[in-house]
Amino acid sequence: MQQIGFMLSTGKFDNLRAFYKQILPNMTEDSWMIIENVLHVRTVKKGDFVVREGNVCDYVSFMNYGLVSMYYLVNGKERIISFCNEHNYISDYQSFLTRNPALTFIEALEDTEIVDISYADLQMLYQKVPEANIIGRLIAEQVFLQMSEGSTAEAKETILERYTNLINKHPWLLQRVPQYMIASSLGITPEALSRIKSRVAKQRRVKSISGLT
Amino acid sequence: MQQIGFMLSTGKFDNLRAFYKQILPNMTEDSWMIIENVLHVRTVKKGDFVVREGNVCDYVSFMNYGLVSMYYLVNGKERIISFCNEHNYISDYQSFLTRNPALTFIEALEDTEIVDISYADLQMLYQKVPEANIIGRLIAEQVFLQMSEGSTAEAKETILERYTNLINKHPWLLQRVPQYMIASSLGITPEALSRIKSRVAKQRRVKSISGLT
DNA sequence: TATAAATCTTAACCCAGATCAATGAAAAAT
DNA sequence: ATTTTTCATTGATCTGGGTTAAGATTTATA
Repeated sequence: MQQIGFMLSTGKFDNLRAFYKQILPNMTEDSWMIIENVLHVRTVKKGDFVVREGNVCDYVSFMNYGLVSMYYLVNGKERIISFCNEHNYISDYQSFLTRNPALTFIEALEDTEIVDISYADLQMLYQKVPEANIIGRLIAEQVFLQMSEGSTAEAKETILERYTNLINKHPWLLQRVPQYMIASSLGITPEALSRIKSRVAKQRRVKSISGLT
Repeated sequence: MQQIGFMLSTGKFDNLRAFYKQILPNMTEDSWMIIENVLHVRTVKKGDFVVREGNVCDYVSFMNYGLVSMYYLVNGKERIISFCNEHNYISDYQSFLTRNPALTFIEALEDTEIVDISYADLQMLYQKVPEANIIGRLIAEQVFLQMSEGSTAEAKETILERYTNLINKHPWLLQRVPQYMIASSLGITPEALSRIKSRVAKQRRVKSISGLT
């Protein structure tokens, strides 16, 4: 029976703990224990869902490993909002905060392991662990900044710029995600992305022939 | 001289205080006094700026009265992100949090009065006033939800739907903001919005002639 | 009230990306 | 190794909104 205790401390929470220690270097061991007690590990097989449209998203989840996409379904078609890989938070935070049904799907693109904290437990932590409010604030700020960067890019950059920036910033996307999903995350069809890329390739060829490179 | 003290308590902070009391019914008078000491009132004339692109946004501001628009400048043209009127928070929160230069302008569309709290003072409050972390968290959450609603609408609704929803939700916009700004906030030109509206009007006429209404 | 300035509407033309369809290439499954 | 399935590319055509430009209407100001 004690073995369960040992199993729980085999490191499933290590990533998250490191994350918190970085934010709050002087969080007490007591506080951490209270937090650890409400954490739950969940594994999600490739193709399964972390969140489904229509259900209230009851968790904020820390990605231990794996990869997920978050998307809307618009006229039966996926419109990807973002990808999320290991060591980041994932949640339909809008649904989580408002307690309204999620408008998104969060789907595992690879076998994925996450650490859940439920809405109720988080509210409890806000009451019992003073540091939790700081963590909650920082999560909200971080989630805001992520979304904010997305809209800034959408407003100020051309699709080509957004594509190259995306790839430069997250080179692993090319290895782990098919191009049609990247297109979707840019808000265009795979055909359009293909054409944009070939246009660039053509221009480069012309330039180098005319000796401009 | 004491009169200044009296002048400061003529109610410039009443709106904000009510706002906080609503969030934290049992905040102590002491905590409030510490907060009140770092608040500063600022008036902004119509046409002047609360935030300019290129400057770090150093304040989160509560709108006492007035109306502002927040926008990007893209190829010399305004792309409005949002409007904000009395009794809401306004800030380039991205710049505020990251301490990077703002990418936006926040411009007063009417004579406006705001209550500023500076970044440094807010960090101080996070240290000294426990409740401040809750307020900070709730502000971050609220700002996130606002932006989040915006992107959801952009992804899931047609422009016409977004227009009618916008007007239904904020009817005062029609009175206080020219249509070309509303168009900009929908991401289209004034010409396009005009066309869309006349298309709808025409369809309605056809329907009522053929007796469908 | 008259005049100027700002705003809204309408029309003609253009273009980036959508849609539909066909072909190839690559990966997975058998 | 061979057959499927999935994914990427390319072409043809369509379309919503952009652009430009001209009036019309409203609002502001003398």
